[in-house]
Amino acid sequence: MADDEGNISARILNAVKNIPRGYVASYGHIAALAGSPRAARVVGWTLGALPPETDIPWHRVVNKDGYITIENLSYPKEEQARMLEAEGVLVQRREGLLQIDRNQFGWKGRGEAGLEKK
DNA sequence: GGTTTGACCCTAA
DNA sequence: ATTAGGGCCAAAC
Repeated sequence: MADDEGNISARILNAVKNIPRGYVASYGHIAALAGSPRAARVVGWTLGALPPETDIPWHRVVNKDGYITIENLSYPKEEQARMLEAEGVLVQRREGLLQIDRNQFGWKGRGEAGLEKK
């Protein structure tokens, strides 16, 4: 591929772009696909540096609990939830925080939708 | 070049 | 089951 695989940021962005529409992936999962399962923080950091006109579906990336962890950054949590709803993902409002049904929208990692048993 | 922070995750008590 | 603390990788000061 013509992507810069030497840069972990590029791999992270590539993994995020790989997320199918209507599904959400966790930071740790994206980091694992990027090659570092423990670099979940780097994922959020890289996404935070993305421009508003980016083609990266950063709104499809949530934490392990399925909650949006934007807090007070460039964009409010409502913005991400709004985009997710536009994608077909149901966002539940809980105590001011936004949660997504990882049981249904939790991306497995390769387009194969479903919940893995633990 | 060392220190601190960060859109997190995991393990232990 | 819940709460607390440490760890990880990378960039900014």
